[in-house]
Amino acid sequence: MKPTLQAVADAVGVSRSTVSNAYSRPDQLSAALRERILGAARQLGYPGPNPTARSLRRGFVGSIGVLFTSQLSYAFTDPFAVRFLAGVGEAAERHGTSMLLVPLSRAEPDARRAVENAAVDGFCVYCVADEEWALDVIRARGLPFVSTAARDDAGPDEPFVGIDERAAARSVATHVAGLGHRRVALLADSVLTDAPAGPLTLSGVDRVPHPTTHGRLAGFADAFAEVGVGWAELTLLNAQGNSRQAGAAAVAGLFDGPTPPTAVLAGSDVLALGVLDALAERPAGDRPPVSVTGFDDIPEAAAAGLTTVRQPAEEKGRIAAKLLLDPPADAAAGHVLLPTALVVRDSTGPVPRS
Amino acid sequence: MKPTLQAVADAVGVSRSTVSNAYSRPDQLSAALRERILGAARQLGYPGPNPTARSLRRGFVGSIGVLFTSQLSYAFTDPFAVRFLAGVGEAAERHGTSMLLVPLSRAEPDARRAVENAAVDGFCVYCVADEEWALDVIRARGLPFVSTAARDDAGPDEPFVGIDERAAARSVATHVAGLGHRRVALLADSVLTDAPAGPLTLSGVDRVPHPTTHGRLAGFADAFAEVGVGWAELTLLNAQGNSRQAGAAAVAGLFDGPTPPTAVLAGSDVLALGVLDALAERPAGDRPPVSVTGFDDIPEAAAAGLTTVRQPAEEKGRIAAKLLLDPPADAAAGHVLLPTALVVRDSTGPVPRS
DNA sequence: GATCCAGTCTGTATCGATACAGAGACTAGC
DNA sequence: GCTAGTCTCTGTATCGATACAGACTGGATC
Repeated sequence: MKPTLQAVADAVGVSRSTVSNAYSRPDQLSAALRERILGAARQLGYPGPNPTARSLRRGFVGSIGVLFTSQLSYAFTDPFAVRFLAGVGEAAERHGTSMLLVPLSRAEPDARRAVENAAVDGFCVYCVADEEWALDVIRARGLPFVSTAARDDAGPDEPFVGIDERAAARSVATHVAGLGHRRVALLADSVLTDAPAGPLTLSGVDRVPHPTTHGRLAGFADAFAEVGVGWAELTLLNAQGNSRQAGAAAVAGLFDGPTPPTAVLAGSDVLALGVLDALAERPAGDRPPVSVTGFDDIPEAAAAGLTTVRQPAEEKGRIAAKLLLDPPADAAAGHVLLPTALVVRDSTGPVPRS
Repeated sequence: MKPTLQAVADAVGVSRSTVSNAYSRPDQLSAALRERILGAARQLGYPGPNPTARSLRRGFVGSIGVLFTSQLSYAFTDPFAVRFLAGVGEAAERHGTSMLLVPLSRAEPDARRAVENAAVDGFCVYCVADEEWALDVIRARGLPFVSTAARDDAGPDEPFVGIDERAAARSVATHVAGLGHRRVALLADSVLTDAPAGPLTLSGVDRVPHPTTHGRLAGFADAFAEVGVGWAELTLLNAQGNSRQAGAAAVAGLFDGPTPPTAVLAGSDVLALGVLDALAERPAGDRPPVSVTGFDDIPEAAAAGLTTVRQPAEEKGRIAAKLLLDPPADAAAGHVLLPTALVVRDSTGPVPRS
């Protein structure tokens, strides 16, 4: 069938090793013989060393995996994720490495197999929630990884690139609190696993399992605690998924009660845009002046005039990949905290006096 | 170091084969023994069969490659490409397959190696221009592939999913011609390899090497030929890359001559949006009423009111992946032509009377 | 009691390459 | 003329698994 390296060796009358060298270590044989070998290979239609066999023998693959919590298709729907991927891709490309996108479907056994079977040299773990098992699999495989979501049990020497979620969230919440808002709703994706969309009661923010969500909600709460608004007085809203639709669905009916919130702080821009969508759908006369904030500063946020927190998306990906591809000798250098910035736009304003 | 399958076998006191079966063919051994083996494996920290070794022996990898003409990072910059990828990802995910994004950097030797070394079972070839060598490598490797750009030498039995570029382009151009436009510029990415940005003279549309670009430009030309405007009377503009910036740069100075075009037909939405950007940047008094059209109908096109041709992006990716993952028995079914639709919005209007 | 069979498990060959030690040939140097 | 040192090339062991044919066991069948 397909010719192997052996076939080429036989055709030229040299050993397998020499043909291998012709491809992988040109300095190990004379230029003339090398030409003769490559010529014969071309003639036989030999496509070069089989990547799988080569990987097995060499011990590395030449590609890195990117792990997503949610479906693969989701990765391309969230603009922040896309920009992160672009960053990873850029660094990988510069390094001559491919990237394998590993879907983590809902069914754990399947997802587990996907991580176990991924032919990669390491993983960029984008936003793994309580899927601690995935990290266990990666560790068991002995593969390096870089995570982008702070986790409670993450050692300081575990490669990480991300932001101080709590402080960043606090900054935008402080802005909102400073505008006078006291009746406030916090909106996030998957506050609890499998919770329904809409209001949710939780004894404390520490009950939130997902570390990123926890950090952001805690930051929001910090700022309001400072102006005397306790956790129990805040309305907590759950969204089922990270999308505009989910954001809109989560605030359904929220503004129809007697004392509706005057501000909604969302854990991501897409959710916040969903809230704006929901507001825009109401008849013009019945549109409460709600302040809305997001998180990430995706391109659409600027167009929508959304107040948000900017975090460097491409750079996050770029650095994550770089940490993976050539790890710094100094372990501390493997822990990168990126800067964030509060971006104030039109979607927030002083609390109405009524 | 890392335990191998052999180590587990030794620990339990069974043969390698049996351990292998415990993972891959549970029906081949008793449930009790299987539990014992998996238990021992857990205890030893054995992460399951090595994916590379397994791939080598089994003869397939469990992932498909996606090939881009341009940089990997570009793939994430073009919304159409992102949606295509989302479609591929969705189908791959459903099939339990990962997707490998293969960068095709500028330097051909590197790019070639990337294709040769990609550990995949097949390729989705997205938009390969004159990089015929890539297809040669894929064929030499004996891997199946699906292409999305019509190529001249494509046999009818070569798996393909795409649109009738020429007819689709013609439809939008007919619309513009119907509005009375006769002084028209055609704008496309990489009309010729390495051409500078801006006006370009070409003896005929058949000189355009990139098949997609050729198809679209030819379609544009068809429509104008029908109303008596020949190829030589059309202004041809080259863009260096497929981005808003490239689109804006390509029309620099275009509207400052004595008889500027009244319409610009672009080969993609991003280029068209770039043209709109360039127009918006001019002082309000000096803004010629130019009709602009795009191609693809990306989400941003709707927001910008851009007249364009819609082609189903996700579906293109989904079908491409499906053709690759379970090829139809009937070769003719491997040639899919997707529908397109002219979408008229505000960016086109009747030619000004002045 | 011989035959057959299903259910389990083992052994050997194999997938397609690379690493590494070492064998010959050939030039240099003294 | 003999020892070193370079260049080339070869041979064998190995990477870590799976496929497949066959061996063994214990019961059902006639």
